[in-house]
Formats: sequence, C-alpha cells, structure tokens
Amino acid sequence: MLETKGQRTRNSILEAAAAVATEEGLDPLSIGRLAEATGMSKSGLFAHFGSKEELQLATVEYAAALFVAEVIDPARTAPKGLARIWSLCDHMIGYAERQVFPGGCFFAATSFEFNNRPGPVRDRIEEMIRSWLSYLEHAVEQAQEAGELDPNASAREIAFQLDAFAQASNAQYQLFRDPQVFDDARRAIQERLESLRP
Amino acid sequence: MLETKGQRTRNSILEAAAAVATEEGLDPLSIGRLAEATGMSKSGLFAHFGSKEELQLATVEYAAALFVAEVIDPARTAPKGLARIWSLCDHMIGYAERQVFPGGCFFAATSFEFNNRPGPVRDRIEEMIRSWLSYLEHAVEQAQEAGELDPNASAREIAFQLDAFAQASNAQYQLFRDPQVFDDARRAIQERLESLRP
DNA sequence: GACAGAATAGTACGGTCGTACTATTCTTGT
DNA sequence: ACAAGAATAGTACGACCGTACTATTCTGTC
Repeated sequence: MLETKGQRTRNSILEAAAAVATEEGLDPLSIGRLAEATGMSKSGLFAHFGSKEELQLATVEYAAALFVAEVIDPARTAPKGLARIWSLCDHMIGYAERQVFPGGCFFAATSFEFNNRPGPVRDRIEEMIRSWLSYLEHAVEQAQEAGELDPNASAREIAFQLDAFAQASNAQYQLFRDPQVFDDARRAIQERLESLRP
Repeated sequence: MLETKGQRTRNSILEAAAAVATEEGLDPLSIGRLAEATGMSKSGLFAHFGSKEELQLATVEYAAALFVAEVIDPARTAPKGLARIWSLCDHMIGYAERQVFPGGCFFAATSFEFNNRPGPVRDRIEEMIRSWLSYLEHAVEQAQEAGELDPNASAREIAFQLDAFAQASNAQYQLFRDPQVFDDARRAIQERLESLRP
C-alpha cells in the first residue's frame, strides 16, 4: 500500500492544524483542541508526533507544500520574464483571497507569532519566506535579462515592493474583510511593473 | 496629588505588558509572567485590572498613546502636503527601526494575533489601524489639494502603497534582522512620491 | 500621628496544558 | 485466518493558567 492508514490520518490532522493555526496561532493550537476538531483522542493524535514542537514543524511543512502547490508551481508554467513575475504575484494574492487557509497567508500569520521565539519552527518559517522572496527576486532578474524590465533597477528592491503590496492586501483583508484591497494590490503591482518597462 | 501611586504602578505594568506583547503576543502574556517581570505578586498586579481582557485593552490603549506620540504628533509639526506625508512614513519606519517596542510595531504584531478573535480587543486594534490609514490618506489628499501630487490618483490607493512599504520593512526586519529593509522602504516611498509629482 | 482607604500580597480552586505510561482495537502481509 | 505490529484510546501527573476571596501593608488627609 502506497499510503498507510497512519499517514492518511496524519495528513488530515495536519490539514486541520494548519487551518486552525492561521486563525488562532500555531502555539495556542493545543493538542486537546486539535483532537476535538479531528474527532480523535488526545493521546491517539499525540502519538503521531511525539511532541508539540514536532507537530508544529510538521504543520509548517504541510503549509509550505500547500503554498508551493498554490503559488510557485502554477507560476512556473508561465514564460520567464514579466509574465512569470505577474503570475507569482497574482497567485500569491489569489492564495490569500481564496482563503486557502481560513486566516489568510499561513506564513504571514506564523512569522509574526514566531518572530521572537528562537527554535526550529521559527527557523523553518524564516527559511520559507526567505526562499519566496529570493524566488521573486530571481524572476525579476530574468525579466531584466530578457529586456522586459529596466536593468538598472535593483531586483531586490523591486521584489521587496511587489511582496509588500501582496502582504498588505492579506493583512488588511484579515482585519477589515473588504476584498477591495486585493484589487488595490493587483493594481499597485501592475503599475509598478509598467513603470519599470525600458 | 496629580498622579497617585496606583496609577504610577499601573503605567509601569502597562509599559512592560506592551513590550512583552510585541515579543510573545498579547494572549500568551500571562498574569504570572507579567507579575514576575515587574516584580509584583500575581494578585497585586491583577487587582489593577480585574480581568485579563481589561489588561489587554489597557495595554492596547497604552500602545496607541505611544504610537501617537512617536508617529502622529511629530508629523503634525511638518507642513501640510508632501512634507507631512513623508514625515508620517519616515516616523512610522523609525518607530519600528528604533525598536520603540522590542518586537517591532505593536499593532502589526497584535493585529495578526487578534485577526480572527472577535471582541473588544480586536475592535480596538482594528480601529487604531483604520485611523492610521485614514490619517495617511487624508495627508495625501492635502498634498493633492496643494498641487504637490497628481490629483487624479486615488488617495486611498497611494496610502495603501506607502503603508505597505513601511509594514513590509517592519515585518522583514523582525524576521531577518537586516536593517537594510528600512532603507528599502524609505527609498520605495520616496520614489513613489516622486513619481506622483504633477 | 492616627485613621480610612488604596495598594499589594497570600492562598486556594477548577480548568487546561503537554506528555508519560498502559491498554485496547484495527490493518496488513502471509 | 491469524499473528505481529501499527494505530488509537484511556488514564494519570505536575505545571501553569485566570480569578475569587482574605489578609496585610502602605499612602495620603485631617
């Protein structure tokens, strides 16, 4: 059997864990609450992970895979250059907009929570966000090499700005619940890219 | 006596509470931990507030006053128009940069934490962020009326973008601890304002 | 300087947390 | 079908949580 029963259960636990984590936090998410949410016993659920930290790490890993599937992979089918930058940003915003996680972007939520808590969980979150930013920066460089964007601009700064718009729409939507911010972000990104055409 | 002993103690409790809240969160911040941090007894500290929610509300109020003193008030001395917009953004970034709170902007941190938790604490945080954004938007409108910024641009969208840059620098600094992001944000804001000159 | 009331401390309680440890039920390969 | 082992449940424990209630100490006023 390719997928054992334990792995299936484990996956459904992590699905619930990631969802709850974006709404209530990765730490307030208690074993008991999660057991209740999945209809399991506390100890039966706990046995899959061995410690709360392992559960948190596995949850981050699960969310990372989902992020890649929702944002990175789809954009990889777009041609290199401007088209791929746009696809990355558009999918990033769409991933917040469609509420892939009920509390918005998993990494935006958990990075604020684990900012000041050293440990493997924080490290993994930081690494994931770092790799998103550098992937975006790399896409900008490709567009510059293709002659689609001003080669004198700093790719790092452009990536910083595009990400800032997407992040702001996620944060403000979670607070104000007004989907207009997603349009604001998309327009800001398009205008910024327009302004960088050679 | 203008300031009774109780009020002085209460203030020093709130100062510690706001600091810890940005690092660990407003909810994980327990009465016992806070009592330990301030050298008081649990019950002695608790008596000042009556409930944990009241403590949280008072902490938010304290942080709001500090934010106004650090960001809004200084910018009010700058002349209306572009200068004031810049002063607002610059002080906003400086307030994160100088670590007025050890965990960065208080409202960025707590808004993610209370996003999905209805109640007066969430309401107060939302109101504070809303008022910051509308104050910034108002400053943009004044600059437009003064003929310093393109009057056809949407003031709301411009405020969205400027805030996005400042927020991104706060978030990324907390994660990566590289102060360069503050320069990135300031440059992004200046360039954006430049590009909107009539 | 004593008295009233504010400020602080002490103690106790029920609840939930993470996590051992043991017992039971279910899956799966033969 | 049955043994072996994986998966799940049951129970217990110490720690800390928020909060009541009571006792003590301190402050400011006459």
